[in-house]
Amino acid sequence: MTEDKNIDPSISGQNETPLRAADKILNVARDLFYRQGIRAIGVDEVVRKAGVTKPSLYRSFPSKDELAASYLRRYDEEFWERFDEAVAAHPGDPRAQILAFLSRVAKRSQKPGYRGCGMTNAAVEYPEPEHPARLVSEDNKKELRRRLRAMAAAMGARDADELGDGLLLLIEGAYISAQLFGPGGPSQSVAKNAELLIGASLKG
Amino acid sequence: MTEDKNIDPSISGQNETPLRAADKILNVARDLFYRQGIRAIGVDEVVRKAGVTKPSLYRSFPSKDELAASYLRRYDEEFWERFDEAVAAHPGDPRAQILAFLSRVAKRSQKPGYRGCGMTNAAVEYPEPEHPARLVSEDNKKELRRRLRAMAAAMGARDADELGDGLLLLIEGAYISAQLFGPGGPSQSVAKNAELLIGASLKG
DNA sequence: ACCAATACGTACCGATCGGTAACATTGTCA
DNA sequence: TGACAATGTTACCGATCGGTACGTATTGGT
Repeated sequence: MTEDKNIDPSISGQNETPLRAADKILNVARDLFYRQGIRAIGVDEVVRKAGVTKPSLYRSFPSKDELAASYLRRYDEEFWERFDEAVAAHPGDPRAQILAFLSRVAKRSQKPGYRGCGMTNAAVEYPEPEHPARLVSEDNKKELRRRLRAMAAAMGARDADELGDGLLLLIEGAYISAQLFGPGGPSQSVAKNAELLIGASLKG
Repeated sequence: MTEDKNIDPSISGQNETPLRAADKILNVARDLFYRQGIRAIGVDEVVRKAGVTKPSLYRSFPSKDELAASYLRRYDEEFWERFDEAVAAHPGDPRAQILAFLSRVAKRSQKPGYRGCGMTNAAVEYPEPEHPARLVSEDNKKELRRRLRAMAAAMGARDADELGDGLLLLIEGAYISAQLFGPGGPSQSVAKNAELLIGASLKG
C-alpha cells in the first residue's frame, strides 16, 4: 500500500497553528480505527501516518486501549451533534425528529466506505466487559436507548419502551447492514420502516 | 485465566471414536471465535485448547483466515437449520414462520454470554472485501435478505422488498443490541416489533 | 509381520505486537 | 539568556503473531 504521510490538513494542521502531536494522533486514529477496525491497526501505523513518533503517543495516551477509548469519546460527541441537529430541526415533534435522523443515517449509509457506527463496531471487537473502549460504547448506547424511549413516549405510543426499543433495533440494523451490503442495502429503507412501525405503535 | 485443556466431549471426542485433530480444532475454534472474536484469538490458543499442535492445524487448514472461514461455513449451516426449523413449524404461513424464528432469537439473546450472530461479527472484524471470512458472511446475509423478501411477498406486503429489508434490520439490530445490552436489552422485543411492522405493511 | 500411508509432535522462524529508556532538539515566554 | 514544556531520535524490550522444516508414532491393508 502506498503511504503518503499525509495531505489532509485536519490531520497535519498545516494551516494556521500546527496541531499538537496528541491531536494529530487522535485525528489519524479516528480515521484508521473507524475504517479498518481498532484491532486491525497497530500503534506503529498510527504514529507513522500521523507523522509523529511512538513516545509522543504514549506521552498523551497511557495505552492503545485508552487511545481507542479517546477515539470513541470523540465519536460520541460527534454522534450527539448529528442527533441533536435532527432534533433541533423539528422542535416539539419527536416523530419528525426520529425520521429526520434516520433519513440522514440512510443517506450516509449509501456512501461507499461507510462503516456503520464506530461504537457498535468497537463493542463487537471488544466483548470483554471492562475494556475501556467498550465502556464508552455501552454508555452511548444506553443513553440512546433512554432518549428513544422518551421520544416514543412523547409521540404517544401505546408501549413507549417497546417502540423505543424497536427504533433502536432498526437503527443498529441499519448501521450493521450498511457495512454488510454496502450501497443498495436494507439500510436505505430504515426511515420508511420506522415510519410504518411508529404508525402501528401510536394510541387510538 | 485457568486453562483446563478440555472437558467437553464435543471438543475432545472422548466418547466413542476419538475425533480427528481437524474436528477438535474446528470445535474449539468455533467456540473461541464466537465468544471472543476471531482477531482476539491466536492460533496457539486454538491448538492448545484443542489439545493438538500447530502443524496439525496447518495440515487441515491453509491459514488462520481459512480456519475462520471454515468456522463460519459451519455457523452458516447451523443458522439455516435454526431458520428452517422455524419455517417447518408453520407450513404455508410465512408470517408465523418469521415470528417463530424471531421469538427464538429473542429468547437466545437473553442468555448471558450471547454474542449475536457470528457472521455479522466477523464482517465487522474484517471489512476488507476479499477476506475469506467476510465472503462467507456476505453470502449468508444475501441469502437471508432474499428469503425474507420472498416471505414478505408471500405474506402479501404492499412493498415486499421494503418489508423484507425492515425485518432484516430488526434481526441484525437484535443480534447487535443483544451483545451491547446483554439480557434485558431491546432484542427481547424484536418479535413484537416485527409483528407490528408486518401488520402495518400488509395490503388492504 | 510387514510396509506404506496417514496422523501427529518438537522445535524453530522472522515479523509484528504494545510499550519504554535515555537523550537530543526545538519553540516559547520571561 | 535562561528555563521549561513539548516533541523528536534511536534503540531497545519481552511477548505474541501466523506459519513451517523435519522427524516420529500410529494405523490399516495384505
